[in-house]
Amino acid sequence: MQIRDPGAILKNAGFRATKPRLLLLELLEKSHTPLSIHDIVAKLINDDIDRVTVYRSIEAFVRIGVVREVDFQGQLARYELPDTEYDHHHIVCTKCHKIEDFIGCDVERIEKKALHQSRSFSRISSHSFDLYGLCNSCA
Amino acid sequence: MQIRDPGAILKNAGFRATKPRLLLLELLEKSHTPLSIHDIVAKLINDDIDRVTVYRSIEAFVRIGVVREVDFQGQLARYELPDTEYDHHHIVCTKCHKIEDFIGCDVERIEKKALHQSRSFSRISSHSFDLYGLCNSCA
DNA sequence: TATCCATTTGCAAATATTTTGCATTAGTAT
DNA sequence: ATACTAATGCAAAATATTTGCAAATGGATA
Repeated sequence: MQIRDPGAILKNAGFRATKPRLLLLELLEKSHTPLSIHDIVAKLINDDIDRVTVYRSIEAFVRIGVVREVDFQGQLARYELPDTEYDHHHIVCTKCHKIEDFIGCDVERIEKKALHQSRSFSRISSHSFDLYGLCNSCA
Repeated sequence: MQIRDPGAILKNAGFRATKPRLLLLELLEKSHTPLSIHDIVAKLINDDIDRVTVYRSIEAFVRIGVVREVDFQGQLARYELPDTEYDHHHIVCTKCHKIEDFIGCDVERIEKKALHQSRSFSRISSHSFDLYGLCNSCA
């Protein structure tokens, strides 16, 4: 897995390398699962980063694609850094909310099928795919 | 497309056939796209159905699977009746939020792949799959 | 049909989440 | 070092969701 440098990400995206944004990207970089705003605020509160700053930074990051938003059923939105190599997705436990990754969702194939059926779309820019079930501990 | 009878749905699920719940299911039955709580409340306000009733009914319906929750990026949750025949999913315009359906997401195949990779899950109970892009009008 | 009981509802209020306005701070280019 | 603008923090507003509780009502039973 490639390590992404928060400073470089910000610079490339045309953002300033501020302390809040650097810390936010470092947090996402280190996390093994996508984090909710709540999670992020809880971590960054120690560094005196304001909740509003988190909202605004995430919004900006998602808008230009530096961060990916993930929406699980019945939960608040979560955020993670986009894949550099393999396009990964998530299996989520409907009871304990444990999250595990998997790769290989066969998008190209399905995009093609979908576009073939579509009257209003000619190009797909992104996708989401999530699996739900009880994890072995909860089952 | 099979027509589903709200009264029967409620009875089968062990719920009472109350006016608010019948109207809510009729609304979803007639809608061509998944509806947000906001959408639903806006419609049912004419029948003096309270916002809280909508929240509670939807919660109960989703919990037992009578209604399916759909979560698009950057939007509030939406709700629709589950498929009776083909498992359909959505293509969403990232600009105007237009929603179109497509079928054929090849779940079985991908579930198999995912479970093979998984250490913590042995069975998948549901999935979500959404495509995003600019619709022809917005592009 | 009348009665009973548990579910469901509506209203009020609490809580949680997200957005906005604005003055101040602080990157970064020159 | 200076200047310019993006970005931040704080307060407050706006939205969205949940909770408590008394009253209403569906539907089973007598």
